[in-house]
Amino acid sequence: MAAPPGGRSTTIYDVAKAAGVAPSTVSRAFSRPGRVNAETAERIRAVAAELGYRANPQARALSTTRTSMIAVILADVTNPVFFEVVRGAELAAYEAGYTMLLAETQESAERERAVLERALSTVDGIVLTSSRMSDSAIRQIAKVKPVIVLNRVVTGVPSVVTDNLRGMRRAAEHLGELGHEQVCYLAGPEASWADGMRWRGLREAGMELELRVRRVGPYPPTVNGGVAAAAEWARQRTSAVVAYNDQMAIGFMRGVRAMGGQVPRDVSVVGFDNSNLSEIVTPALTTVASPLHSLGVTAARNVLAISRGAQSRSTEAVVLPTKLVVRESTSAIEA
Amino acid sequence: MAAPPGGRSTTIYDVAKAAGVAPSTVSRAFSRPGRVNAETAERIRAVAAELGYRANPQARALSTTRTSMIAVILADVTNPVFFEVVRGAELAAYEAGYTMLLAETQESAERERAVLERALSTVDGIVLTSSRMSDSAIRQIAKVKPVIVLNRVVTGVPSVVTDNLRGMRRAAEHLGELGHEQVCYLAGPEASWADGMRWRGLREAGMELELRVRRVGPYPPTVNGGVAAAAEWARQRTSAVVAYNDQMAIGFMRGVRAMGGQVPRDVSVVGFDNSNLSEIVTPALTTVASPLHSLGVTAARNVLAISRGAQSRSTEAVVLPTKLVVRESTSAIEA
DNA sequence: CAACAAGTGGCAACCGCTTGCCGTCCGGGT
DNA sequence: ACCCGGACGGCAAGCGGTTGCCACTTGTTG
Repeated sequence: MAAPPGGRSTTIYDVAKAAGVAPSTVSRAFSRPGRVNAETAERIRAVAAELGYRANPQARALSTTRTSMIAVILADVTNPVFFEVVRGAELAAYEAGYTMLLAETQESAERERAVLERALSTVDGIVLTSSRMSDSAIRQIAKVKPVIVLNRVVTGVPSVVTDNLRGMRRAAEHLGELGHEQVCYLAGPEASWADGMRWRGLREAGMELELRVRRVGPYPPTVNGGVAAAAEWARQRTSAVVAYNDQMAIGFMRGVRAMGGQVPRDVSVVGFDNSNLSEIVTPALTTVASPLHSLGVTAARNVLAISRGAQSRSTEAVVLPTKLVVRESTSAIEA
Repeated sequence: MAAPPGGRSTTIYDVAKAAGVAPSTVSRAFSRPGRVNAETAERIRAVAAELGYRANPQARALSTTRTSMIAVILADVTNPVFFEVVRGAELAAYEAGYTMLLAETQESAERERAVLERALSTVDGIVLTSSRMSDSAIRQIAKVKPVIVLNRVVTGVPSVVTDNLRGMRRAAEHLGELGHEQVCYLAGPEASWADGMRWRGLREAGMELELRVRRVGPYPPTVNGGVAAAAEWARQRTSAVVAYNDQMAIGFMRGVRAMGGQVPRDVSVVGFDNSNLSEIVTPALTTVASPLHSLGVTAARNVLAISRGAQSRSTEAVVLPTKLVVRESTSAIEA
């Protein structure tokens, strides 16, 4: 490839000169298929390749105000729940010719602001996976840029969520079938929309299925949170436990073991999410699988759709189905 | 904040007009501290805040050719080894006022090309965490943009790597101290630079410590790879095993258990990386901890330093120390 | 007291690409 | 032969900052 004059990289001007056409024609040859004569376009493309021309995204963005990037904001990169979400979002972005910008907020509202501030004018859309911000703050942002919230419902802002209700119902049914008559819910962060839904789902299913349901917590949605929950649970045991998420379930099992108990012999435990940890742990965790990957894909696709002007976007939440994955941490109650 | 005239967002021109100064002054007020009178600057900042002015990164990038973004390219977002790396990189980027762009290559060389192609002109620097590309291809890229390679050495391109040699030596010493006299290495991907170093480290340490060392593999660096390795290992058992990474070690343990064996009673196993899985699994995995977080931080910082013109950047690899984390998967050999 | 330097602010030319508008050329309809 | 519309290419005005250079003030200095 010919050396671009100066040290700069090749621009449409260089290509234009080399191909003997106007810069505008080069531009159109790339971004307006059909607008320019096929042969001319072909020649331009050839020259461009020859010169190693690569469009400058900044320049393009400057005039079109579209950057071909979306941002995914999450609280904690190391939280296994997000891996598949991120992967899904990246995949969808990639397929649409977009690039994904990833920012972590470290659970800090201030950092979330800072990060958003920085990304806002850089991207065409934003996926908020675990925002600490208030509904109104989110609505504010959504006014400026397309936003999709994940696993949370903010009126007026499109979102995609897990079907927590059905998921919990399945968990309850499963336990019911195994003969359990009481179940304890290990609550996650109170402020979390998902926690609210999950608890509600379990309680409602419990009513119908004649399962006595109680609740301990809230605890942090971590392994340690689960350990702590185990201690509280121990004061008034139930034969089955459903945790807010897998991490807590794992912590709970650890706690039970530390107290000399055994899962599932002494207590059946069900997690939520089906993160990569759930099958690694011993005993392998029975859990309600969140559609993590689809969550990511759908969120990314929708945010792109909006940014491309899908005005018809309903502001309704898209709810994605869960699936119960039965492993070793649950068993029938001793007769 | 006042509505920006038209639907557009506020620009320096709007601010300039409102503050009664020239656009250039507004620009300098923000990017050339000291260049403009303190009071004027203050007034401008006030007006800007009032109007909700936010600099357009694209426009800035267009003239400065600096985008304040770095790209981190990795093969697999769901590989726990990368979590801390990504987090470290993001942290370093954030602190430096940069934004991180994350792209996954799905282990596909073609996608890696595509992704790089796309990111190349968008970022100020690139961190390559697990490139499939050839050394020369990487050198090629490094000529165009600052690049840091992680856990691989490419002559002429700065890199930051784990001290595999010392790490393996520590693993060997640990096993030696426990009375083991033979150890089997479960090899990871042959093409991997890290695998080569780890194997070499173990072999060399074995020589010195009078440990008989053998090797099975290569296997994919996954849980399943580890399971497969267990089968091969079983044909000629050793009292201890060191795996290329944690995932394989976990798979190996699973394989052993499936064959009716027990860890560490029947065989001690040591992993590598200290990923988040290693303490979740049962028995908790003894492993050589890679400096995952520092790897990410250092890589990001260095790539930024280069992009800021640290010409003195030695092309020597920065090697970061490991640490042996002893858990439950290793034990003294029965006398 | 003139000459000069430092401190400030404005002007205008980019950075590279997009796009509305216009002119030319050409084939076809009448 | 004349007119008209479509296809195609060029012109030039942005998009929103940055920055070299110049001009004007002031304070300083010989």
